[in-house]
Amino acid sequence: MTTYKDVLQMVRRDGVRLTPQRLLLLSIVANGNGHMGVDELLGKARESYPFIDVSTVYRTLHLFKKLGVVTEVAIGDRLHYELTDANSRHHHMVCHLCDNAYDLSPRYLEEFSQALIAQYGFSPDLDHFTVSGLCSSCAQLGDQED
Amino acid sequence: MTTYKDVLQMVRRDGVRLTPQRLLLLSIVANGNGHMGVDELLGKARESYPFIDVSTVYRTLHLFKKLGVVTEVAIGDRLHYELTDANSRHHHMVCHLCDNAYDLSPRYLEEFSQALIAQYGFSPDLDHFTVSGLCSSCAQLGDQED
DNA sequence: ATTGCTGTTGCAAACGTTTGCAGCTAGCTA
DNA sequence: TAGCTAGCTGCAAACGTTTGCAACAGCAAT
Repeated sequence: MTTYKDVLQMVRRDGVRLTPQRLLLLSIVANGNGHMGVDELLGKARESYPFIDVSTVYRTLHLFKKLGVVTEVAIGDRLHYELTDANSRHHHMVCHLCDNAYDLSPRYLEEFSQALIAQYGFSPDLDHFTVSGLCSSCAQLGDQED
Repeated sequence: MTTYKDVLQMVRRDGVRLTPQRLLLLSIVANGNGHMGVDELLGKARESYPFIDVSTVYRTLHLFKKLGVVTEVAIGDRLHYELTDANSRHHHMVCHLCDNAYDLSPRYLEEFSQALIAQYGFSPDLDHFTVSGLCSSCAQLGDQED
């Protein structure tokens, strides 16, 4: 079980300040289950503090991402955010038809990652790795239509 | 050698029309070397036809992408476009520091792709596959600074 | 060549996201 | 506790991208 208090120490670094807005957003991300979009985050934040601005939400999410507190997931053409959980690390597969996001075990990326480093000297940023494609449900629906 | 005339037959399908704007953009993508951003495309298009609108450029690129004529590459947080070349298929590695894009042979993705299909029934869309990370040049610069 | 249908264009407005700035405040220091 | 300073906020304006719409034009049929 991870509460947002566990990551406060991650935030307060290099003069980064713990403002009420940041604590609020952190608690929303931590207590919501799964990734959330910016509008969703903003809506929930305004339930507690109606004066918060969209720009604060964006800036806070970018900060949290840089600090490793949240992980960014591209869903369709919007970015979603979820609490980074070191105990259940995973990547994402997003279906470009239904926009559902499925967890992907890091296992399948290890070999790929090693090959890139060895062949190209390129270190892939797998913490924010998302692969888009067609999920099995949508593939089945497509088969029926043809 | 691929000229834009080779793909005209790909375009004229399902009532899709060959307008001067589309031919112009196609020639620019085909004659430019490597991927180009929207503003670059728009600028070059306006050299020949100053009245073309940004929205036409976006709509045309989306159409070309759907038809498979161009391939979309995410560079930084902007999308770039290049002519799809069946003879030298490749994916992209984009460095998040210098924003350079490097070609990646499809070879390294085959195994990964097979694993996703077998384990999750998820068919990755590798035609538009881009992995971000840190390139060797930027990694070396980083080492020197520490 | 003319007509008609339908896809496409340019414009303008809307959307989601980013940025500059002046005022505010977290958190250090005494 | 009070004061200072660097970092943060809300606002408003800007940016890049998308969308609705009326006028236009490709192209197939006549």
